[in-house]
Amino acid sequence: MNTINLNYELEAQAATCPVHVTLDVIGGKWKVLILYHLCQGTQRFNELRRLLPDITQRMLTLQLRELEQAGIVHREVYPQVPPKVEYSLTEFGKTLMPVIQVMHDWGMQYQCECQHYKQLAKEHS
Amino acid sequence: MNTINLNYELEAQAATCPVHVTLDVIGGKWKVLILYHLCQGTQRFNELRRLLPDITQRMLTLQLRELEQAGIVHREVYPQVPPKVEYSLTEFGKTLMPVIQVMHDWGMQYQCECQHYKQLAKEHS
DNA sequence: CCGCATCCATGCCGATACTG
DNA sequence: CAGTATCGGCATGGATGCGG
Repeated sequence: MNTINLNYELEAQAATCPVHVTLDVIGGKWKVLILYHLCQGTQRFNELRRLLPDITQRMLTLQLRELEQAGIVHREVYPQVPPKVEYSLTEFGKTLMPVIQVMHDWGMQYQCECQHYKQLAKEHS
Repeated sequence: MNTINLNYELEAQAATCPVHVTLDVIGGKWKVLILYHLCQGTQRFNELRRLLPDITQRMLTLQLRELEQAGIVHREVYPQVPPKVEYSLTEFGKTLMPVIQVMHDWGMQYQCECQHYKQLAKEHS
């Protein structure tokens, strides 16, 4: 996927589907949550760890790297001891804020419904 | 995760984080793409397969089940030969349409930037 | 034909320990 | 403090078979 593919028109349509483009950037398991916290401003590595209690150090590193490569996140290393690394949204990354905002708003509004259905699912299992 | 947890205030905060609630519902690898196509209207199982060339039959089944349990998708079985099953958004599921819409719009607008950064990443590897 | 279930391979993700 | 290394489990994917 996502490789140049001249032969398959159908797959090309899927590759350029706008939703697919967005998912490629924020589709990881943790990326939206990381971005949500970076929307509040610059954060250090361990601040993000504290904000995301369930993420492992390894995954946080990996997901931040991917966001960095996608041009969404800026990584600022301060050459000092103890080391200090700060993460922030790039200008391009800030264009994602409406997306995060909408997801935040929906979760806020429909939290109860979600829990209701989750409860039903549990009972049926 | 997502179990009732009276002891850990920090995790409770994470569990009720609105973004987290949304991700619980649409967080699968394929759910957003499925919902995007269901936004266009009712679809039969194999129509969805055609719209999502890269998904396996198995995964489509599983993800549709999860969306059904979450109250997002309605599954209508017609008892006839050949069999026919239609999937559509429930009223609750339709509340997600703005979320999908925003992701669609962002992908549309920033497709070029994304490909640019992807290209850079490829060269550096 | 259409939808679903089962078996199995693979690669992603998590837990833990270790390094500069 | 901010990573890296290694190993193991689980989600994902492919192939195949089943029932209507």
